[in-house]
Amino acid sequence: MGGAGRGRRVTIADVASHAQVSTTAVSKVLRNAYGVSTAMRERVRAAIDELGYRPHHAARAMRGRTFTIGVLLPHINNPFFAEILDGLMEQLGGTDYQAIIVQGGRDDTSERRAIDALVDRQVDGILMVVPLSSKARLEEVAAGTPTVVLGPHERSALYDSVHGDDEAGAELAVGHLIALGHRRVAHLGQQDLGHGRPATMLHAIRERTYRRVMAEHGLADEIAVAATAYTEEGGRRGAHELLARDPRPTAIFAGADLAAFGALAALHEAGLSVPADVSLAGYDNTRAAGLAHLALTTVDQDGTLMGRTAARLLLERVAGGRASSVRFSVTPSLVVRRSTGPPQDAA
Amino acid sequence: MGGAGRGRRVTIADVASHAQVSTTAVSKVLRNAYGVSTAMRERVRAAIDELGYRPHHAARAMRGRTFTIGVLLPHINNPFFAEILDGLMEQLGGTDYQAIIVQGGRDDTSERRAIDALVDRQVDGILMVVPLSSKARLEEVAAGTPTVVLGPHERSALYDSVHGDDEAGAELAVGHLIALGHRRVAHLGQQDLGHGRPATMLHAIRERTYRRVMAEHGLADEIAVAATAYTEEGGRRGAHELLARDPRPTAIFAGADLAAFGALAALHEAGLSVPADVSLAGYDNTRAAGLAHLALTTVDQDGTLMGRTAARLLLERVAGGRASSVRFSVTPSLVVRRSTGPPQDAA
DNA sequence: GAAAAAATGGGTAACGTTACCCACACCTGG
DNA sequence: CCAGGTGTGGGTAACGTTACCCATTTTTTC
Repeated sequence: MGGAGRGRRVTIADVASHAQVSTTAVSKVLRNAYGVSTAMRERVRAAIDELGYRPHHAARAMRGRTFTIGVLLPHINNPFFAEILDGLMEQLGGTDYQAIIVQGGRDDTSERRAIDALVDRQVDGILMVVPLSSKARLEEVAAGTPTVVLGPHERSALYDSVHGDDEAGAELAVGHLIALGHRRVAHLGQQDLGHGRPATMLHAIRERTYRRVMAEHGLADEIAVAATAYTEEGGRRGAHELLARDPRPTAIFAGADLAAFGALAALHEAGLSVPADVSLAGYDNTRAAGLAHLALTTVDQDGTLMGRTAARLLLERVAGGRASSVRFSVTPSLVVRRSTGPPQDAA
Repeated sequence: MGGAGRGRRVTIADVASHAQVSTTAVSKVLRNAYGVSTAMRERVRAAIDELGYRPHHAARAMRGRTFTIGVLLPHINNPFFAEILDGLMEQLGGTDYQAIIVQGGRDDTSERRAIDALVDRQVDGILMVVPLSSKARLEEVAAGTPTVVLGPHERSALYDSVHGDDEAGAELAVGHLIALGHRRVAHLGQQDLGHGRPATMLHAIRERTYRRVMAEHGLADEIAVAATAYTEEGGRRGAHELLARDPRPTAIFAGADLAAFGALAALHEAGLSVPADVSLAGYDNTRAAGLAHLALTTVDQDGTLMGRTAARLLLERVAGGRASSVRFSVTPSLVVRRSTGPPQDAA
């Protein structure tokens, strides 16, 4: 019951003398190490409670584990990241591990700083969510710290990957729009920001798949892409750009729900109604997309599952030092709501 | 340029021998301490770069500063928190401090665990965003670690407070609705979760002010409150509850934009249009509220400013050990958009 | 020109914990 | 009864850094 605040902190030595044992004994009890009798264990436990001892994190870190999982998020504004985190927290719930989050930011310089911060703090494992850094950089980190990467479609021998099947997801969305009769289907994408590996980034895959599916349906000439950002403002700007075309698209596939919400605003500003004038599909099936007044058709991928899986893989890596790396892919599904419909003039 | 990965890590001793100086000298250079000539400083700097030395965080923490600011967020799903964090990051940008975020969760047990995690990691300062814990608990933490609390309206001698003037904000919103001619104005609030100090929590103040303003306009009999949560789902559930009343309210004041979005869904589900059938006002002026298709009337409070200020106060506390505590209040303003209008039947 | 002050550099003992070893005492089996 | 195990406990040297002190040299002041 020791109060916080000033005063010298309670150390293992205090506990030891209070329990009439050695510091080694206390350390052993704390670590559940071999070589302690039940009697001693109880005596030490009692002393710990009585003195309100708490292990000194930094001192522990100097010798071994920190019981900390570091999570790198690009930015906390995206509600899909919240779902991922929910899954992670759920999985970490029963363990002694604590998650700490750092924000990577928009460029890879600031992301590097954030990752370094985690490495410097000797986290036992790192989960990188949609990182911008190059694969080489990620492997550099993974060589020193157990790492799981969520987002990019890469297989690396050094870290595990968790990602949605973005190719399948994008195909579902674009295919759905084309099946409805749309020909001028445009895409809201994300501009490349990092200097790393554009081809494996999820936004690149969604865009590439969009292009492929369009071409496969003989609509190569109708391809129109605005590459801004997966944010509300990015989607709004991009949609305005797309709507300025003549003839304007009759459907828009946004690479993320957040961008789709921005597109909704742009459509409203342009005096167009959804889906009568323009159909709109998103990606992620965020909570807001399901709300009745928006009713956004979108691609669902189980963010909680992704977070849970990432955490599980990370814990395995931390504990066992798994030999081979794992790649986990989540199959997406299409959720059709009221933001998509047949085109007005199927000219 | 030292690569990461295996191998013994580069220590201050390696740098020292490489630069032909003592470890003390290197330490002094690293800390910008007194007693180093320019020549020596440069020699050490060169050695540091050449060997790719990085300070060992844990070893530092054992002796002094960690250059870490801990941020406690209830959950990362609320976009307003993202704004606060933007302000904080901006203010921290130029400094050597790194922010790490932990999620507090919905109950004060899990919040306690999260706070303990920060304290155990010896962060130099803590920013608690809308904490659930009791004031006594906060002061216990603040006694040991410089602390700034964002949200609750409390003055404590031990920590600084930053908050919006929720009373003024709620008065603006409710007053606006009443001025439009509404009489049956309902409120979407948040249920008390912690066991601490309900009266000073911002949601309690918003609700209390709603009740007061209603009463002041002779509308005490029309008071209707649904206390759920400041989330989309909470707002949706609460709004359904309110709309089930007979006669139903003609206006709803939601304590947070997130809840207002949920209310929009509920209104849509009930076949009611906004603002023709029911007017709706929110709080926070999140980015989404400004989007054209939502056009939510809401109370604007500068979240970035709050984050910046909180960070500034915290840095002051960390550096100087300010004697007195500060309370900073941000004045809100009303942003009228298209979700509010006069009632149809001003019976 | 001597005394005092300032500037510069280094030695070393912590900080709290754990891993590795060693020292017993007690038990087993031949 | 002794050799070898096994169970139980403690001593102690790290881990990498910094704060405090002391020892020089250089500069300033009277």
